[in-house]
Order: sequence, then C-alpha cells, then structure tokens
Amino acid sequence: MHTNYTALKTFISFFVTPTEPEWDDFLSRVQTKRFEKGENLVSRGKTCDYLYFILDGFARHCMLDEDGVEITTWFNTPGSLATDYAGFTIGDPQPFEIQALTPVTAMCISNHDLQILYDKSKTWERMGRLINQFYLIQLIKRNNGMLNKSARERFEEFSSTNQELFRFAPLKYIASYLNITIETLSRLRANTY
Amino acid sequence: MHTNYTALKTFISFFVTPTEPEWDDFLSRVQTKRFEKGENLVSRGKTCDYLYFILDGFARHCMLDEDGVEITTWFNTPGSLATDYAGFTIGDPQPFEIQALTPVTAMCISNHDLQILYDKSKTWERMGRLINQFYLIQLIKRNNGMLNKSARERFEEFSSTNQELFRFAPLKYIASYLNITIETLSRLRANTY
DNA sequence: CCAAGAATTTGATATTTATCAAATGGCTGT
DNA sequence: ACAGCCATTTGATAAATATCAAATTCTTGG
Repeated sequence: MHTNYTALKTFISFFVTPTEPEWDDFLSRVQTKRFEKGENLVSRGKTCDYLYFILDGFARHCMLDEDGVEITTWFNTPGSLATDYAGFTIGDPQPFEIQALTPVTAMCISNHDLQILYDKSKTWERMGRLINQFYLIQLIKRNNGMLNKSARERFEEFSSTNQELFRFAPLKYIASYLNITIETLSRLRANTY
Repeated sequence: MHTNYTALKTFISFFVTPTEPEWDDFLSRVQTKRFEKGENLVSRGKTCDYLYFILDGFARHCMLDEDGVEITTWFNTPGSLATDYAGFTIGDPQPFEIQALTPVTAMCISNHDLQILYDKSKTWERMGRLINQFYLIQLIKRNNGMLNKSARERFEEFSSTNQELFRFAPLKYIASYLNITIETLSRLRANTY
C-alpha cells in the first residue's frame, strides 16, 4: 500500500506548480496522521509544530477568553488547513486548541521542515505567501460577515453555508462561534422568537 | 530635497533583510502620495492597484452590506498597510473603499511592480509571506476579540487600545466597526446604561 | 439494555441593545 | 458671523437576546 497524495497535491497546485524534484522533496516530509473523535490536533499550552491538511473529518479551534470560558473560533472541514496560526508562526505555546469533532485523517508537515522548504525554493515561499493570502481573505469575509448582522442573521448565514456542521458539532460550539447562547441558537433553529 | 524612506525601511526590515541592490530596486518603484481629508485611497468599484504604507494620518476601510448600508471594517493608523486585500490580490474591482479620515501621507507600490519584485527575488516573496502572516494574526485577534463579548466590552477594549481614533473618526464609523448603534456608543461613552 | 450524564429544548423573566423622536452642539462654506 | 447641515446626546419605548430553571431527549459506558 502507498499513501495517496492526490488531494494535497490538488490543493497545493491551486497556488503553485512545483517541479518534480520539488514535489518529491515536499512529499518526503509529509506524513499522514489519524485522530480519534475528541482527540487534539493541537493542545493548549503546547507549541504547535505541525501544519495540517484535513483530508477527512471535522475539527474546531477553541481558546479560553479572559474569564477562562472556552470559545470556538473556527471550524475545519475536509480540504482545509489547520494550525494554531499565531503559535505556529511565532513558535510560542498559545492558549489555543484544535479538537477533532469526528475521526480526522490529516496530512501534516512540521514547522521545521516547512522552514527548510521556504529557504530552499521560491516555489514554497510563494506557496506560503499565497496560502496566507487565501486565509486572510477568508478571515476578512468572516470578519465582515459578523458586522451589521443580528444573531438571527449570523445564524441564518451559517446554516446556509455550513449545514453539515450541525451534524458533527454540538450546539454549544456553534453558539460560541456565532457569539450567541445555546438557548438562543436552539430557538432560532426551532424558529421560535 | 529627497524622499525619506526611513519609516518604510524600518517596517520592511522587521520582516526581511534585503541587500543594497534589492533596496534600490524596491525603492525605485515606491512613490509618495498625499490625500486630503475625505479623499479616497481606494474607490468602490475600481480595481485597487496599489499597496499603501501609511506614513502619517488615519484612514478607514468600508464596504456596502447586502442592504446597501455602509459598514466600517477596519481602521488604518500611521505605520500600517492599507489595500483592498481581496481586490488587490485577486485584481477585481471590489465593493470596498478606503477613505482618509485626516490628511494622509502614504508610500505606495503598484500591484504590477510588486508582482515583478515577487518574481525577481525570494526576499520579496518572503516579505509578502511574512506580511500576510502578520496581518492574518492581527485579524485572528480582532475576530476572536469580537467573540464572547458584549457591546460594552467591545467598546471598552476598543477605547483602551484606540483612544486616538475618537479624535479623528466620527462616532458612526466607530459604532459600525464595533457593530453597535451610534446612540449606544454615545451612551457607553457617557457611561449611561 | 440500562443508568448516568450530557445535550437540547422550552418556559418565564431580566437585561442589553436597538429604534424612533427630538433637542443640543459643532463645523463649514459663504 | 451666520445659516444650514451634520454629529452627538438624551429620552422613551420596543425588540432582541441572555439568564436562570426545569423538563425532555440523546449518547455512551458498563
């Protein structure tokens, strides 16, 4: 048996077109990991050493706010990247955590190897730039999508684009992501109010 | 008289350390622009062709929501970068606008020149990656700062870190940025409620 | 399959924030 | 300096959402 890199290669090819030797170098540093439901891809207080590409499954990012309350800040769906962005890039342990909501299969590369690739070739440097840019745009959209919107509108927008997450994530995580209470989310869903 | 590149060079040196010829190449593509209060650095419906580095003054980013209501999505302070991120990188005209809140002096480089620099040298490619990353982290923080926070808390956090903006931006822009009404912002400031 | 715990729903009520209306204050161009 | 136009404040009220409490449903380990 051999590892299937198709999905990862497709994702990367969206940004850059590496040469064959570059691909070989890159893929030799990639490993596949599996996480059971409830396991952590990244744990609070530890340095996040890997950048993950989610092949299959769902995960959520969470952190503690000032009052020690856990808030969900992001969801990962298949085909997306997962890392503790601030921690990964700065290299410090962060108050962040990434948890598998379902069994998750992910490919990953270590921060160490990624830095080596960045140094080796402009292709990877460019990939890094474009992926950062890609996420920047996503985040700007999420950001702007929270503005000028009521709880109901945020809920409706979320439901229409992330229907599948209702099957995998408990309401409390979605409620936290939308900045509303569990009860309100339950009522919005039931269309009371 | 000659242009003073000190602030820009300091900013860039935070990310990369270009060689002298690289600096010369870069700076030869940079121009200084001045905008009067109320002028647009980027106009709605036009492609944003420049990346700006704000030397002096304040600006705001805004866009129209689905109902045609203008919302403020970001503020620029001296020493920060300004561009219509999505529009600049994708190259399409966007429903975005950047307005000078005060007279603004900015250095800028065209998208065209920036792409040339990216192609020419890994230094600039890396600068692009790191700047994107820098903004990504900022945005993640803003994002998370909106979660699990009441209007009052968002206001208090904003006031404590952006006091100077109250001098330059009308309340309506700040209210929009914080996703509260002008009246509520006025009351929070007066400490009614 | 059952029991225990967790997740979700529902109800009653309180709090926060928005909305509408009007008064006051500040700024700008002539 | 003045008129006219915004910006800001203040008040009264309504609407949205949170909070607290309890009932119900779902899930999971044994």
